Amino acid sequence: MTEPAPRGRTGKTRRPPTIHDVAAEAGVSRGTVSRVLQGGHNVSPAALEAVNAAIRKLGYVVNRAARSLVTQRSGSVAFLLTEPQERFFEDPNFVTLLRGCTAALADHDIPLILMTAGNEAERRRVTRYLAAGHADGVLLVSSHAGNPILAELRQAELPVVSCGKPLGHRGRLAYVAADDREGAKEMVRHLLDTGRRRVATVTGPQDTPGGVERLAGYREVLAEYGIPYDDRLVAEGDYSRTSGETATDHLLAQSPDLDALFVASDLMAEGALTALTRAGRTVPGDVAVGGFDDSPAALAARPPLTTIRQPWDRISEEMVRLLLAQIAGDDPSTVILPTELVVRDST
Amino acid sequence: MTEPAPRGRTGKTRRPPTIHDVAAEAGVSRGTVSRVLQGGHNVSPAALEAVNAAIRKLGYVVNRAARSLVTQRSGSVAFLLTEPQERFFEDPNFVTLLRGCTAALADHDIPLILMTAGNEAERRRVTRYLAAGHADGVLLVSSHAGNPILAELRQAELPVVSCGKPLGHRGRLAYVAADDREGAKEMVRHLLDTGRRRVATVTGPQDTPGGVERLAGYREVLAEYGIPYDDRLVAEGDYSRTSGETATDHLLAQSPDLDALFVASDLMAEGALTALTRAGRTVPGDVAVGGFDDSPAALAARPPLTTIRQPWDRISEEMVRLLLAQIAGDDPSTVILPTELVVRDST
DNA sequence: CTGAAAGCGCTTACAG
DNA sequence: CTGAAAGCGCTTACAG
Repeated sequence: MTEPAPRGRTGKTRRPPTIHDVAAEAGVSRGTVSRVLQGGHNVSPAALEAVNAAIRKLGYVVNRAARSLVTQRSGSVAFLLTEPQERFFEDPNFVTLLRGCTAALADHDIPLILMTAGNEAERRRVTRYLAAGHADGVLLVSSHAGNPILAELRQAELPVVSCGKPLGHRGRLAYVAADDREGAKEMVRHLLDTGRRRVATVTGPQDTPGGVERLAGYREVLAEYGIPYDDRLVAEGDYSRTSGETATDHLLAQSPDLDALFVASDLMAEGALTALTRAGRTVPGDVAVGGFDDSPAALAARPPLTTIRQPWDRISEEMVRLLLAQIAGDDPSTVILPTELVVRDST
Repeated sequence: MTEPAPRGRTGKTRRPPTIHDVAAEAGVSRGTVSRVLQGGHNVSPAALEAVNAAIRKLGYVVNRAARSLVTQRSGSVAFLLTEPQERFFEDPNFVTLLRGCTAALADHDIPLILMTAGNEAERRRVTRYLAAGHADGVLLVSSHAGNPILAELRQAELPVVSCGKPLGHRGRLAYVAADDREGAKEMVRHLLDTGRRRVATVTGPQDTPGGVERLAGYREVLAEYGIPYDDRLVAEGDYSRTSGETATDHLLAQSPDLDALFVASDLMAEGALTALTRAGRTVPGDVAVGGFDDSPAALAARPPLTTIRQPWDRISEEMVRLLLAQIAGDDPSTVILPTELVVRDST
């Protein structure tokens, strides 16, 4: 029952207990302790109990570096932003996603390493880091098509799960996405069903899945309702607030008779609101406005925005689940999650 | 000149080159390679050159796990949020800080591990993780006083740098902060100098440094101008948009004659704008509104907010600099950074 | 300036 | 079910 003497006296900082200390305390070999750590298979109940007691008593925590060295796994996961940082850090969706992924990984006791690769130099560093095996997998946030890092990740044979369908990438890549097209259809139907006739749209960039799919949904519903497609009712934004404002100015000039606006993101919809107000149009009186995302911006907007909710909690959970499965050896797979119409005061 | 054969053939994944491979390629010992990695001291120019060439040729990247095992350093830094996640992830300041710290650490090739400790269970896990030495230091974001994790971190003898002065903590703790008091003074002076007479304030929580200091600045300027302090012109918020709205409602009811409002954060100022508009007051016609932070919210607000800019880029740079210095053995130190008045349309 | 060798704290066949 | 032993890829005194 003697306290194990602190090993070594080099300096004031006492080293944390190792598997060796636990083994001594429990009266077993280090191999047995390790087996307990791995799940307790092939360990007698008595040994298991003794080891667990020793772990508790000593406050033992595994040394991940040592484990990594032998397992050739880092035990961590990277959260990688591949666009210029500004964009993403401004976008509330990104923050929501980061929060969800951090929480989901914490449940598995896996640290999240935050990395950005917005320019060439960053990309090189990130690739080096990841190719060296410093993360076991990558949660990828990259909306624009043709990002070269995808190929590099693939070549490093690193498990990757993308948020949103990666455009312009050949080969199988796991991803999780909301059902952009269905969401857009629901919104446009809602606009039409509440009596609007000239429904315009501000799209996202056409090299992003949200940009393409939400526009496709818009067109499909028009066809459904027998309304001819009119490209003077369509303007493209880049998901920023400002671009929503500019695009709306443009639409208003081109088609002053529009009475509804489907905007492909809440942030852009906020910009649209500004442009509409400046032009003297009331919302929803003169123009109904529907957003997309159900981000905090939707609630903060005046009036609060009718929008399409993306299930961010589930998206992050699924991303983590798919990534861990892939790390464990599963094939890459895809999950599409349903969206939901949230009606507020702007329609 | 023969290509080094890939060692082992277990599976299709070829192991990355090790220091051993580099040594063989360069015709030196592993010790010499390691010395080159450590900065090239005590290495002949010829050997240095040969090793560097071999590293380039093989694409060698150091194995951090192996290095950690011997150096007893993780080589990474934790970014720790100790408040309920929702709050921080909503706050644009937090995101700005996270972005800055990620970038500053990347310059040193140090990965940032994102951790949250919003509840008891999370705190326990984080403490275990950190106490086990899985990060060399902590960038701490915790505004409220009396957070127990501070003591735990201290006990683990982990270098810590806090964002903002930690209230209710005895003992030396490094921190970086904007000059809250001076910033507040500058804003209140600006309000007074532009002709306002009844200046109210919405403060931050009084157990946060920003809450306390910005209120102190407000009072000091009042004294400077010989204006008696009137507590019916003071209401407390919690930095959320909603609380700014509620506090402003309250002030308006209590002191309908107020003609200026100093709000201790931009997010709360947005709420104040909403309340003011609802009450039929124009901004800046009837009431001038000054915010604090110069966050994205300030620009997005209608009208765009006059505010006090916190130098987030420098704050994050300094936090990283102080932390790395502390990890290297320096004593904890403190940096206070100047703020700047940004005049827009709300005053 | 350089190499041989010990050791960091784990995991994992391999015998028993 | 268990222990002894090898080995993961580095760094760092220690001799020379």
